Amino acid sequence: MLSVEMFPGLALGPQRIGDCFYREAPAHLPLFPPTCDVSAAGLPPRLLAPPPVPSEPTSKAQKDEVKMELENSSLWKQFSSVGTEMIITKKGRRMFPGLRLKLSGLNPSLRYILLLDIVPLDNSRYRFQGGGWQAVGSAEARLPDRVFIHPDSPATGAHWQSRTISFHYAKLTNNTLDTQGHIILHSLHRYQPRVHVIEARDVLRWGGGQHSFVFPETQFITVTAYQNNKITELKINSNPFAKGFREDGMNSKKQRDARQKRKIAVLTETLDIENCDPCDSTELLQQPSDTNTDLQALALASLPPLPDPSCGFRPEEASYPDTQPLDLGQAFMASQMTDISITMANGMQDTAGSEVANNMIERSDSMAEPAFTSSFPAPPPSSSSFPSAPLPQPSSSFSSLPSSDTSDPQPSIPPIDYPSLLSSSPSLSAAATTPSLQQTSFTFPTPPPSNSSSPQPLLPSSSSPSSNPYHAIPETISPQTDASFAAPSSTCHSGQMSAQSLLIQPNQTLQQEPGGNGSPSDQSSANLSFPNVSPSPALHLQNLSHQAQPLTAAFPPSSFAHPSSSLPHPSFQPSACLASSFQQSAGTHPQNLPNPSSSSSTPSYPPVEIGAIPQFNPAPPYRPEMVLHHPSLLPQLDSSLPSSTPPPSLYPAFPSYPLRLCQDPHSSLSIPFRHLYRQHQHGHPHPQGSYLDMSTRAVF
DNA sequence: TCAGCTGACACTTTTGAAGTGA
DNA sequence: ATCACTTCAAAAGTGTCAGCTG
Repeated sequence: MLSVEMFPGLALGPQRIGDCFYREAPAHLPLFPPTCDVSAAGLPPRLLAPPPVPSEPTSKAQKDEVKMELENSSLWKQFSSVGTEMIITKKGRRMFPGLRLKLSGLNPSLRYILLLDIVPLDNSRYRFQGGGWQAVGSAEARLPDRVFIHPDSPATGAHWQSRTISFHYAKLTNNTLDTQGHIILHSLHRYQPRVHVIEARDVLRWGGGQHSFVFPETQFITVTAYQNNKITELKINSNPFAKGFREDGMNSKKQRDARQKRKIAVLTETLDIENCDPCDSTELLQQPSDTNTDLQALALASLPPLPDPSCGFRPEEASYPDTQPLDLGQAFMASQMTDISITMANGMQDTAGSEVANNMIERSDSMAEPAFTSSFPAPPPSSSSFPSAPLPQPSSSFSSLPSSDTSDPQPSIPPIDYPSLLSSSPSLSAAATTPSLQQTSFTFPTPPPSNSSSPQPLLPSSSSPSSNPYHAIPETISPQTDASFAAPSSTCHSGQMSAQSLLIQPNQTLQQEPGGNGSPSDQSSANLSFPNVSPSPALHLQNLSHQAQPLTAAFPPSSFAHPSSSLPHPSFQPSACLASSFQQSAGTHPQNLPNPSSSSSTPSYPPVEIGAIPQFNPAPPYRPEMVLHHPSLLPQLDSSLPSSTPPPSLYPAFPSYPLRLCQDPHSSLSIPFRHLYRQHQHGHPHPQGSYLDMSTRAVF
C-alpha cells in the first residue's frame, strides 16, 4: 500500500535540509535559523546539499520556493512564552490558538494536500509543579497516530496561496477509542504539530513534491484541565468562545459568584416559603403569641406545610449560617450593582470589532508579562511556564521542515530542558525507544464551509490543460468508498483501500531507512482516510473501485512490510515489488501514467485524469500502480539521513515518528472507497466534516 | 490523601434554516 | 423564480467547578 512516513524534523532527509538551507527567505524573515544552523553544522556535507533530483529539476526548484508562514505567530509566542497548554477531552477539543498559515511558492495550477499531524516531543510525562512543568516520568506508549487532512484538500496551489489556511477544525482527544477521527494524544505530554504539504495529481495519486513545516512556538503540553493560570487568562482573553469568562463577561468569576449567591438566595427563599408560605397571611402574624411553641415546633417537624408560628424565617433553623440569608441578599444586590456598573463601563468602552485584539493588548499590558513582549524567544522569568520551547526567530515563516537541525540553540529553561522537535535530530536514535508501533490515520473531514472559495476540484477537466479540468466536478469529490482499512502493522498491510488510491505517488521511491534507529516499533503506518466528501453526483464509486483493483493485483502480499532491517525506520519501498506491475499497467494505460519527471514542472495534469472518473469520461480509469513509483513522498524524509551521524543537538533527541500511508497488499481493493461514502450512507453527518479512520474502522 | 479526569453548567459564537422584500 | 438580506434557533466551542476515580 501506499505509505507515507513523516519523521520529526530531525529525521528529515536531504531535501528537507535543502529546503531549510537553500530556500531563499526574505532577509527580514529569517528561517528558523538556530535549529537549522545548528543542525546543519553537525550534518555531513552531503546532507547540506540540496537533494539531487535529477529526474525532477523543476520540481526541486519549485520545492525550494515553497514557504509557509504562521500567521498568528505572535499569539502562539505569547502562549509559548508561558507554556502552552492544550485541553484535550473525550469528545475532542479544538486547538487554541489554532494554526493559521500562509503558503507561498506553490505551483498555482498543481494540486496539493495539506496534512496536520502532532508528534510527541519526547518520551516524558509532565506535571505542573512549583509553577512550572517538570518531567516526572516516561511517556506512555504512543497511540496510533492520526493525521488531519485539511478539508480543502486537495486544492490547487492558487487556492492555498490565496487565503489563510486554518486547521481549527482539527480536534484533540485523549480517548484512545475515539471513533471520530480526532487526533489522539496523551494528557500531560508534550507535542509538536507539523504541517505537511503534499503535491497530488488528483485524489488518486501523489504528486511529486512534499514539504513539512514545524513551528516550534506551537509546541504544547496536553492537559485535561488548565494548570497554569496565565494560560487560562490568555485563553480567555484570546478565544472568542471564552469571552464570557472575561472580567466583563457574563460568566466571569464575579458573575458566577453572583449567580451562586443568587441560587443560594433563591434556595433560601424557597425554603423560607416552604417553611412559612402561609406567612403572608397577616392572620398568622396576628396569632396569639402565647401559642405553645413546643407544639408548633413539633408540628413543623412533622408537618412541613404548617406555617411557622413565628411566621418568619428563622435563621437558626435554616440550613445556612445564621446570617446567611440576609448577607446573601445584600451581597447579591451589591454584586448586581457592581456588575451593572462594570457592564456599563465596559459597554461604553467597548467597541465593536477588534474586541479580541484589544483584549489581547489589554491583557498583555495588564499582565506585564515579559513573555508577552516582542522578545518572544526569551523565556519569561516566571517560573510558571514550562520549559520554554525553543523559540524560533521572530519570523514565523519557515521553509520546509528542516531536518534534524532543529535543535534550538536557545538555552532551555529550567526546570526541564525543552527539547525542540527540531532538535531531535535523527535522533532517530531515540526512535529505538519508541514505545510501540505507530499507526497514522488520515482523517478527512468533510469540508466545512470554507471561508474561502471552495476547494479546487480534484479532478482536472479535460477541456483545457492549463485550466483545471475538474472544475466541472462538484466541489469535492467524494469517493465514497467503504473499504475498511485494517490497521496497518509494521508490515503495512491494511486492508482497506488505502490512501493509496486516494493519494498515489507516481514513481514513489523506496524509502531509505533513516539512520540507525529504526526499530520496527518505530514505524508508524498512516492510514489515509478520506472524508466523505459531499456526495458528488458525478462521482462513481464503482469507478473508483475499479480503478483500485489493478493496484491490488500489483501488490504482493507481504512485500510491503516495512523492512525492519537495521534501518531505524524501515520504509515502505513499493517500487521494487510493484515495478513490474506498474510497467504493465503503464503499458496498458499510457495516458494515465503520470510523468514523474514532469509532474511538478508542468502545471497541467496528465490528460487522462478526467477519464479516470467514468462518469465524466469513459476514458480508462487511473491506474494506481503508478503511484508506487513516485520518487518523492513523505516517507523519504528520513531515509537519507545517516543513521550513524546524527547532527548535534542541544536537546535530547526524541523518537522519530514516521507517518506512513500504507496500502496493504492484501487489501481488497475491490471495495475501495466504499467506506469513504459510509457516512452519508449511514446518515452520520459530521458538522465539520466526516472522519474516517483508515486504520481499522470507519469513523462515522 | 491527592492528582488527574469527567460531566454538567452557563455563556458565547457559529451555523444554517426560515422569512421577507426587491 | 431568483437573489440578497435579516432574523432566529440550534449546534458547537469555551472555561469552571464539583464530584469521581485510581
